[in-house]
Amino acid sequence: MARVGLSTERLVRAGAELADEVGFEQVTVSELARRFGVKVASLYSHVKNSQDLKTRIALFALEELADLSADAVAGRAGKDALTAFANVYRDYAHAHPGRAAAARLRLDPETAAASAGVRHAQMMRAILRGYDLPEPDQTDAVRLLGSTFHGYASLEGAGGFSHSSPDSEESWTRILDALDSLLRNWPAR
Amino acid sequence: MARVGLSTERLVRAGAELADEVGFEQVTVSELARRFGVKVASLYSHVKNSQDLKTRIALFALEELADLSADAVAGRAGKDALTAFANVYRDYAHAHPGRAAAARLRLDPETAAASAGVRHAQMMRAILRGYDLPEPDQTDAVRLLGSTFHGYASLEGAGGFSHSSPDSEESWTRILDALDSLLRNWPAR
DNA sequence: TGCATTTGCCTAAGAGTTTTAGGCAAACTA
DNA sequence: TAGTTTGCCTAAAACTCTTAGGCAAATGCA
Repeated sequence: MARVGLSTERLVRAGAELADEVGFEQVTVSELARRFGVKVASLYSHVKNSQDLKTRIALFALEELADLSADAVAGRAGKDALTAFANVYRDYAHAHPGRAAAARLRLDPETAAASAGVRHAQMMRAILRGYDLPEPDQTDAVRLLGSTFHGYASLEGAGGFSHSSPDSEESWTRILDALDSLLRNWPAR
Repeated sequence: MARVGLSTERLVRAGAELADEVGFEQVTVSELARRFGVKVASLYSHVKNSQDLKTRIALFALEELADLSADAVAGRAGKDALTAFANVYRDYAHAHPGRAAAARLRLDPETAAASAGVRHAQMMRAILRGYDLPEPDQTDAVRLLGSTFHGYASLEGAGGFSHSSPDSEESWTRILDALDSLLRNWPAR
């Protein structure tokens, strides 16, 4: 029988592409097998089960996103760094809606702790150094930024901001302005 | 054959409870039938299909949430109104994680336009009247608030903020302080 | 009250996804 | 070149979703 050359790696990559095409929810072991022209059972040598596949796609997306962010942020500081970071996030969600949804998958604590999610948090902390926040406030700010970027991408992906003015692009820019302003004038406890 | 007294209403309610117990993703026509001690096919007289069921649960949650918010906001203004509104959202996500997830379901545009989601937006606009923002900025602010609340509840539900200090409760309060401050000092275009 | 209609839940059945177990041949390895 | 590993296969069971058609309980009407 002709060997197709499956591997966990290739399955995850193809799964990510599939997610972008049909939505992360619709990613299925069967569909993936179909795309490789292979029987479903064959995938189970490379992936534990359906949940495992999805988790791997999520981890892949988080990694990819962290790499892009790190590149974008390098050599920048302050608002420049903030917008670069935020735009990577949003651009990624536009270019790869399925992977972005995957990156929002609920991971169990250990998996999450070992994921590139921690790099994201570290980068945000690095960006916040340009704003000079005292320690406990820094964590609050990281959470605010994470929530906002995450939430915006999610709502925008769900079509929440289409069909009304101002267009989403402009709101996004304005929101980044507002967040920058907020970080520069963070209220005292 | 004993009639159980199914109805779309009861199915949706039970579906919402099921979602809170096992997660919105795990809500299934089969499981719901099992809970009613009824054959699966019987549900199809009351609900078009699985997607229809989920959409109805989402609409139900949005409605419930809008009712709670309206109550909470009534008679309040400014920061008072803002925190009341935001807390309803977060408390709801804690008490009913499945319904909260349902409320984040992607709806098609017409369904969304007819949903209680528009009441949410209107309430946010009403709250913003206390902050005196010029018109285009108001929309930006609504989107910022929506994204942040949405994102925070989502990340918190995914366990993103557990196991690190300050605890999530405190960050939430501080974030509301910060957003209030931001709205009072909204940067000019 | 008796009859017709509607309605609620049923059985049957087909299609799709997930997962496990065991087999055969191709590809490495010595 | 023989032995081992590995990759993909077939088979089969369990589950979910969905449609079609049937019977009996509930309801409405004379």
